[in-house]
Amino acid sequence: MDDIAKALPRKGPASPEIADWIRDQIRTSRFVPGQRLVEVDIIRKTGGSRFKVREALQRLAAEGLVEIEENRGASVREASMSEIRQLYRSRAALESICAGDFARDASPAEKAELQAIAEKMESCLEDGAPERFGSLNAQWHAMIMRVTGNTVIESIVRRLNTPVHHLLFETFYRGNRMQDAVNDHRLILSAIMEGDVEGAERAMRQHVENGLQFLASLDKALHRE
Amino acid sequence: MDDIAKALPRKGPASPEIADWIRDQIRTSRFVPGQRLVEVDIIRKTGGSRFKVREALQRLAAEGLVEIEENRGASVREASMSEIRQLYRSRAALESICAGDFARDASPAEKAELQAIAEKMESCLEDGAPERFGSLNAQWHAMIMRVTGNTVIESIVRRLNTPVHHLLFETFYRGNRMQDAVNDHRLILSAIMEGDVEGAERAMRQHVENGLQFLASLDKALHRE
DNA sequence: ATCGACATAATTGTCAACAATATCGTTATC
DNA sequence: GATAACGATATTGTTGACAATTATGTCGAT
Repeated sequence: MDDIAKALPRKGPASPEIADWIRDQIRTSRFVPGQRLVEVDIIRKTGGSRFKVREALQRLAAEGLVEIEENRGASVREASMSEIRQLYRSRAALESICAGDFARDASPAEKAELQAIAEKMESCLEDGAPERFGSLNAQWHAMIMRVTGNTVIESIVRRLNTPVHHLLFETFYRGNRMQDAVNDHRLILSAIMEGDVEGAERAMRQHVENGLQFLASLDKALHRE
Repeated sequence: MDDIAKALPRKGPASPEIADWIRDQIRTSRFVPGQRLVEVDIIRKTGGSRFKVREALQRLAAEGLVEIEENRGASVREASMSEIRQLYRSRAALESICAGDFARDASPAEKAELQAIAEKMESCLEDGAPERFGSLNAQWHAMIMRVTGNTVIESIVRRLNTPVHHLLFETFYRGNRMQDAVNDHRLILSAIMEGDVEGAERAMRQHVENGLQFLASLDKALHRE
């Protein structure tokens, strides 16, 4: 008679969760580029064991989000502008493929859902909710890739984004980036609705390149301030 | 007087070297997809400690080359045909960008060097040396990306290739894949020599897509045999 | 006050032992 | 003979301690 109900062992977080936690700290700029990630600190704050923390750091290093130096430990890696430029070129190429696929292969219902997300984003413009906007934006881009079965490309793009995630987050707080993005999305959507494959590709490519432009100008502003 | 010359501590291999070793085993089909990677075996064959082996496996898991299941350990991951197709589409997009860059920005000396590698590959045709051909092929593709500073793209492409590396290796032993590749390379090179950016992009895209076609037919042949 | 040598503390690297889990073979039961 | 319960073995998960290395603070000489 096992009414004990397994007496849940209450283990600490597993290494993927710790990795997620660190990623999130970086994304929200609580860990900034160059900062050293001391193992004991992370243990204290997550409750994970040292072994798991090291596993998590190892994974993040493989992702390129942190850097591990011999006997000096892990630190948040700083992405250079040249690197960011390459990341965006890659994103432009990969996401435009998926946008074309979506225009060709997505069902009317799926296209409608994509539009629904876009409309939610537009409603963020008025009450200015950058973090909600950012989350919806991620959803929007992910849907285009996932619906057409491009899960591998989706995971590549997610990885490409991580090193600039905290900057992306930042851009939505600045200038009229949100408005610009909404306009771009409208263009992409209309091409998708018409089933215009090449148009969708072109519009998506332009959208990503616009994002790079904004990031570049933001970078300049931050460094000269 | 320390003529002891440091009495070299003779440590075992570090985790990156162990990871390289495992990658190589997979590439040469000594470890095949689905096979379980038992930690003790790897320890025995590499001389590394268990800790380092686990570190290496963790890295390879982050790369997507192996899969780690809770309490069941690591095994070589099998790439589905759908996944391979996406990998090749991505490669086609990314490498064609670099080919265009190369046609535009590479110096005459660099272009000549690229041609020199291509000629070495052609000499492999006669004495049929697939493994040498494969190594030169990797060099050739890497040079196009590296010379124009697209190091990030280069690393992405390298990662994309790892899960199909053992198949690539295989293709050079089969049919007239080597001859086909040489022909493709000729087309790419002539566009590059003329500084024809779009032509180089197109030719590279075609080359990668040809590679996918060959792989797909190989896959069919292997599964039906 | 500045600099360097030294001692001390903080941090990471490594290992070996132990615990938890899964795998496989054996036996008992129907 | 098939199946289920059981036990033995193999394999992975986790922990803690200790070694090696790097960072920090202290003191004395100039």
